[in-house]
Amino acid sequence: MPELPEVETLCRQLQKKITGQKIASTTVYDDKLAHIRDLKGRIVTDVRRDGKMIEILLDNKESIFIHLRMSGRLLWLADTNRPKYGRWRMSFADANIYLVDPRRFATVKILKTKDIVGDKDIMLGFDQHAFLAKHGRRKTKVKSVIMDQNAITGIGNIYACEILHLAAVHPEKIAATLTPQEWRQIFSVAKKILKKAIQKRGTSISDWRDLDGCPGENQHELKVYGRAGQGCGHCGGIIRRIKLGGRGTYYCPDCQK
DNA sequence: AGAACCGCCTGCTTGC
DNA sequence: TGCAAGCAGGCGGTTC
Repeated sequence: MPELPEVETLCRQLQKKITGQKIASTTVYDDKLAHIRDLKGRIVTDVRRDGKMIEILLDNKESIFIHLRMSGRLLWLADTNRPKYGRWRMSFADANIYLVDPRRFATVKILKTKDIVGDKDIMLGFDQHAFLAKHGRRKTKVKSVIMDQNAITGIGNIYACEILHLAAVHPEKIAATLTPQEWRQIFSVAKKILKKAIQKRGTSISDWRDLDGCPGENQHELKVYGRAGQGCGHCGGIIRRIKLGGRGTYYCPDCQK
Protein backbone atom coordinates (compact mmCIF):
# COMPACT_ATOMS: atom_id res chain seq x y z
CA MET A 1 0.00 0.00 0.00
CA PRO A 2 1.35 3.36 -0.96
CA GLU A 3 2.59 5.44 1.97
CA LEU A 4 4.71 8.61 1.92
CA PRO A 5 7.81 7.19 0.16
CA GLU A 6 5.78 5.46 -2.53
CA VAL A 7 3.68 8.58 -3.18
CA GLU A 8 6.82 10.74 -3.24
CA THR A 9 8.38 8.37 -5.78
CA LEU A 10 5.32 8.69 -8.02
CA CYS A 11 5.22 12.47 -7.70
CA ARG A 12 8.84 12.84 -8.72
CA GLN A 13 8.28 10.64 -11.75
CA LEU A 14 5.06 12.41 -12.67
CA GLN A 15 6.67 15.80 -12.37
CA LYS A 16 9.36 14.88 -14.88
CA LYS A 17 6.93 13.33 -17.32
CA ILE A 18 3.88 15.58 -17.38
CA THR A 19 4.82 19.08 -16.20
CA GLY A 20 4.14 21.40 -19.13
CA GLN A 21 2.21 18.69 -20.99
CA LYS A 22 -1.29 19.18 -22.35
CA ILE A 23 -3.99 16.66 -21.46
CA ALA A 24 -5.32 15.16 -24.71
CA SER A 25 -8.27 13.38 -23.10
CA THR A 26 -9.47 11.64 -19.96
CA THR A 27 -11.48 8.40 -19.72
CA VAL A 28 -13.42 6.93 -16.79
CA TYR A 29 -13.84 3.14 -16.64
CA ASP A 30 -15.43 2.83 -13.18
CA ASP A 31 -18.86 4.13 -12.15
CA LYS A 32 -17.46 5.08 -8.76
CA LEU A 33 -15.31 7.67 -10.56
CA ALA A 34 -18.05 8.92 -12.88
CA HIS A 35 -17.94 12.36 -11.24
CA ILE A 36 -14.48 13.12 -12.69
CA ARG A 37 -15.08 15.56 -15.50
CA ASP A 38 -13.11 15.65 -18.73
CA LEU A 39 -9.86 17.62 -18.50
CA LYS A 40 -9.08 17.81 -22.21
CA GLY A 41 -6.95 20.81 -23.11
CA ARG A 42 -5.70 21.58 -19.59
CA ILE A 43 -1.96 21.91 -19.10
CA VAL A 44 -0.18 20.41 -16.11
CA THR A 45 1.84 23.12 -14.37
CA ASP A 46 3.29 21.13 -11.43
CA VAL A 47 3.00 17.93 -9.38
CA ARG A 48 3.41 17.83 -5.63
CA ARG A 49 2.60 15.82 -2.52
CA ASP A 50 1.12 16.44 0.91
CA GLY A 51 1.05 13.36 3.09
CA LYS A 52 -0.24 10.55 0.93
CA MET A 53 -2.13 12.92 -1.39
CA ILE A 54 -0.89 13.51 -4.94
CA GLU A 55 -1.74 16.93 -6.32
CA ILE A 56 -1.49 17.56 -10.07
CA LEU A 57 -1.76 21.31 -10.64
CA LEU A 58 -3.49 22.58 -13.77
CA ASP A 59 -3.35 25.89 -15.65
CA ASN A 60 -6.82 27.00 -14.52
CA LYS A 61 -6.13 27.26 -10.77
CA GLU A 62 -7.57 23.80 -10.22
CA SER A 63 -5.79 20.62 -9.19
CA ILE A 64 -6.37 16.91 -9.51
CA PHE A 65 -6.12 15.34 -6.04
CA ILE A 66 -5.41 11.61 -6.17
CA HIS A 67 -5.38 9.35 -3.10
CA LEU A 68 -4.38 5.75 -3.83
CA ARG A 69 -5.61 4.31 -0.51
CA MET A 70 -5.05 0.55 -0.37
CA SER A 71 -4.38 -0.93 -3.75
CA GLY A 72 -4.20 2.07 -6.08
CA ARG A 73 -1.31 2.53 -8.51
CA LEU A 74 -0.47 4.93 -11.31
CA LEU A 75 1.04 3.51 -14.49
CA TRP A 76 2.64 5.32 -17.41
CA LEU A 77 1.83 3.34 -20.56
CA ALA A 78 2.10 4.10 -24.26
CA ASP A 79 -0.53 1.39 -24.85
CA THR A 80 -4.09 2.68 -25.17
CA ASN A 81 -5.57 -0.68 -24.18
CA ARG A 82 -6.89 -0.53 -20.64
CA PRO A 83 -4.76 -2.61 -18.26
CA LYS A 84 -6.43 -5.03 -15.85
CA TYR A 85 -8.17 -3.05 -13.03
CA GLY A 86 -7.66 0.21 -14.94
CA ARG A 87 -10.23 2.67 -13.49
CA TRP A 88 -9.34 6.01 -15.06
CA ARG A 89 -7.02 7.28 -17.79
CA MET A 90 -5.43 10.62 -18.51
CA SER A 91 -3.89 10.75 -21.98
CA PHE A 92 -1.01 12.92 -23.14
CA ALA A 93 0.57 13.31 -26.57
CA ASP A 94 2.82 10.28 -26.32
CA ALA A 95 1.48 8.14 -23.46
CA ASN A 96 -1.22 7.69 -20.83
CA ILE A 97 -1.43 7.65 -17.07
CA TYR A 98 -3.70 4.86 -15.84
CA LEU A 99 -5.14 4.65 -12.36
CA VAL A 100 -5.00 0.91 -11.65
CA ASP A 101 -6.90 -0.11 -8.52
CA PRO A 102 -8.16 -3.67 -7.88
CA ARG A 103 -9.99 -2.80 -4.66
CA ARG A 104 -11.52 0.42 -5.96
CA PHE A 105 -10.76 2.48 -2.85
CA ALA A 106 -8.72 5.15 -4.61
CA THR A 107 -10.23 8.62 -4.95
CA VAL A 108 -9.79 11.34 -7.58
CA LYS A 109 -11.11 14.85 -7.00
CA ILE A 110 -10.79 18.06 -8.96
CA LEU A 111 -10.70 21.06 -6.64
CA LYS A 112 -9.31 24.57 -6.46
CA THR A 113 -5.54 24.60 -6.05
CA LYS A 114 -4.63 25.21 -2.42
CA ASP A 115 -1.39 26.34 -0.87
CA ILE A 116 0.25 23.30 0.64
CA VAL A 117 0.85 23.87 4.32
CA GLY A 118 2.83 20.71 5.00
CA ASP A 119 2.90 21.32 8.75
CA LYS A 120 1.69 17.77 9.36
CA ASP A 121 4.05 16.13 6.88
CA ILE A 122 7.15 14.78 8.55
CA MET A 123 9.21 15.32 5.36
CA LEU A 124 7.90 18.84 4.72
CA GLY A 125 7.36 21.53 7.37
CA PHE A 126 6.26 19.30 10.26
CA ASP A 127 5.32 21.34 13.34
CA GLN A 128 6.54 19.23 16.24
CA HIS A 129 5.27 21.59 18.95
CA ALA A 130 1.78 21.79 17.50
CA PHE A 131 1.72 18.00 17.25
CA LEU A 132 2.73 17.46 20.88
CA ALA A 133 0.32 20.09 22.15
CA LYS A 134 -2.60 18.54 20.33
CA HIS A 135 -1.78 14.82 20.33
CA GLY A 136 0.94 14.25 22.92
CA ARG A 137 -1.50 13.60 25.75
CA ARG A 138 -3.91 11.32 23.96
CA LYS A 139 -4.90 8.10 25.68
CA THR A 140 -4.54 6.16 22.45
CA LYS A 141 -1.82 3.70 21.55
CA VAL A 142 1.18 5.45 20.04
CA LYS A 143 1.01 3.46 16.79
CA SER A 144 -2.56 4.63 16.19
CA VAL A 145 -1.48 8.23 16.80
CA ILE A 146 1.41 8.20 14.31
CA MET A 147 -0.91 6.61 11.75
CA ASP A 148 -3.61 9.24 12.39
CA GLN A 149 -3.51 11.45 9.30
CA ASN A 150 -5.08 14.32 11.26
CA ALA A 151 -2.05 14.28 13.54
CA ILE A 152 0.83 13.51 11.18
CA THR A 153 0.55 12.61 7.51
CA GLY A 154 2.24 10.03 5.34
CA ILE A 155 2.89 7.18 7.76
CA GLY A 156 0.96 3.96 7.12
CA ASN A 157 1.11 0.52 8.67
CA ILE A 158 4.45 -0.69 7.32
CA TYR A 159 6.49 2.40 8.22
CA ALA A 160 4.72 2.83 11.57
CA CYS A 161 5.98 -0.63 12.57
CA GLU A 162 9.50 0.10 11.33
CA ILE A 163 9.68 3.53 12.99
CA LEU A 164 8.58 2.28 16.42
CA HIS A 165 11.01 -0.62 16.24
CA LEU A 166 14.00 1.60 15.48
CA ALA A 167 12.83 4.10 18.10
CA ALA A 168 12.52 1.22 20.60
CA VAL A 169 8.96 2.14 21.59
CA HIS A 170 6.27 -0.49 22.11
CA PRO A 171 3.40 0.07 19.62
CA GLU A 172 0.76 -0.32 22.35
CA LYS A 173 2.30 2.25 24.65
CA ILE A 174 -0.25 4.97 25.46
CA ALA A 175 0.74 8.20 23.71
CA ALA A 176 0.29 10.29 26.88
CA THR A 177 2.95 8.21 28.70
CA LEU A 178 5.74 8.91 26.21
CA THR A 179 8.54 11.18 27.36
CA PRO A 180 9.61 14.18 25.24
CA GLN A 181 12.80 12.25 24.50
CA GLU A 182 10.79 9.32 23.16
CA TRP A 183 8.75 11.64 20.91
CA ARG A 184 11.93 13.30 19.61
CA GLN A 185 13.36 9.88 18.94
CA ILE A 186 10.24 8.87 16.99
CA PHE A 187 10.35 12.03 14.82
CA SER A 188 14.04 11.67 14.15
CA VAL A 189 13.80 7.97 13.29
CA ALA A 190 10.73 8.60 11.11
CA LYS A 191 12.66 11.09 8.98
CA LYS A 192 15.56 8.69 8.65
CA ILE A 193 13.43 5.69 7.67
CA LEU A 194 11.23 7.61 5.22
CA LYS A 195 14.22 9.30 3.61
CA LYS A 196 15.89 5.97 3.02
CA ALA A 197 12.64 4.47 1.69
CA ILE A 198 12.34 7.34 -0.80
CA GLN A 199 15.92 6.69 -1.95
CA LYS A 200 14.98 3.01 -2.40
CA ARG A 201 11.86 4.05 -4.36
CA GLY A 202 9.40 2.49 -1.95
CA THR A 203 8.58 -0.87 -0.41
CA SER A 204 7.31 -3.53 -2.83
CA ILE A 205 6.06 -5.94 -0.20
CA SER A 206 2.78 -6.73 -1.94
CA ASP A 207 2.05 -5.11 -5.26
CA TRP A 208 3.59 -1.65 -5.13
CA ARG A 209 5.11 -0.58 -8.45
CA ASP A 210 6.32 2.87 -9.51
CA LEU A 211 5.04 4.90 -12.47
CA ASP A 212 7.09 2.78 -14.88
CA GLY A 213 5.89 -0.49 -13.32
CA CYS A 214 9.21 -1.13 -11.54
CA PRO A 215 9.32 -2.47 -7.97
CA GLY A 216 11.11 -0.52 -5.25
CA GLU A 217 13.98 -1.83 -3.15
CA ASN A 218 13.01 -0.87 0.39
CA GLN A 219 11.42 -4.26 1.18
CA HIS A 220 14.98 -5.49 1.77
CA GLU A 221 15.42 -2.88 4.51
CA LEU A 222 12.44 -3.92 6.66
CA LYS A 223 13.39 -5.02 10.18
CA VAL A 224 10.05 -6.16 11.63
CA TYR A 225 7.16 -5.80 9.16
CA GLY A 226 6.08 -9.22 7.88
CA ARG A 227 8.77 -10.98 9.92
CA ALA A 228 6.76 -12.63 12.73
CA GLY A 229 8.65 -15.54 14.28
CA GLN A 230 12.01 -14.40 12.91
CA GLY A 231 14.87 -13.06 14.98
CA CYS A 232 15.25 -9.33 15.57
CA GLY A 233 18.39 -8.07 13.84
CA HIS A 234 19.12 -5.79 16.77
CA CYS A 235 18.75 -8.01 19.84
CA GLY A 236 17.91 -11.49 18.56
CA GLY A 237 14.45 -11.50 20.18
CA ILE A 238 11.59 -13.17 18.35
CA ILE A 239 9.43 -10.72 16.38
CA ARG A 240 5.77 -10.88 17.32
CA ARG A 241 2.60 -10.08 15.40
CA ILE A 242 -0.43 -8.63 17.16
CA LYS A 243 -3.63 -6.86 16.11
CA LEU A 244 -3.77 -3.18 16.95
CA GLY A 245 -6.70 -1.09 15.81
CA GLY A 246 -7.59 -3.87 13.39
CA ARG A 247 -4.20 -3.83 11.73
CA GLY A 248 -1.42 -6.38 11.70
CA THR A 249 1.35 -4.98 13.89
CA TYR A 250 4.90 -6.31 14.11
CA TYR A 251 7.38 -5.55 16.88
CA CYS A 252 10.23 -6.98 18.91
CA PRO A 253 9.10 -7.55 22.53
CA ASP A 254 12.70 -7.37 23.73
CA CYS A 255 13.71 -4.06 22.05
CA GLN A 256 10.32 -2.35 22.39
CA LYS A 257 9.22 -2.19 26.01
C1' DA B 1 -14.68 15.37 23.05
C1' DG B 2 -12.38 11.62 22.13
C1' DA B 3 -11.97 6.71 21.36
C1' DA B 4 -13.71 2.60 19.14
C1' DC B 5 -16.12 0.52 15.56
C1' DC B 6 -18.16 -0.02 10.72
C1' DG B 7 -18.35 -0.10 5.73
C1' DC B 8 -16.45 0.43 1.51
C1' DC B 9 -14.17 -3.32 -2.07
C1' DT B 10 -12.05 -7.45 -4.24
C1' DG B 11 -8.02 -10.59 -4.74
C1' DC B 12 -5.77 -13.88 -2.24
C1' DT B 13 -5.33 -17.56 1.26
C1' DT B 14 -7.23 -21.10 4.06
C1' DG B 15 -10.25 -24.91 5.26
C1' DC B 16 -13.54 -28.43 4.41
C1' DT C 1 -10.82 -30.01 -7.23
C1' DG C 2 -13.98 -26.53 -5.99
C1' DC C 3 -16.29 -23.52 -3.40
C1' DA C 4 -17.27 -20.73 0.71
C1' DA C 5 -15.44 -18.22 4.37
C1' DG C 6 -11.99 -15.34 6.22
C1' DC C 7 -8.57 -11.83 5.78
C1' DA C 8 -6.32 -7.43 4.53
C1' DG C 9 -6.47 -2.46 5.22
C1' DG C 10 -6.75 3.70 4.66
C1' DC C 11 -9.93 6.53 5.92
C1' DG C 12 -14.49 8.86 6.37
C1' DG C 13 -18.55 8.33 8.81
C1' DT C 14 -21.15 6.65 12.72
C1' DT C 15 -21.71 5.08 17.31
C1' DC C 16 -20.45 4.64 22.06
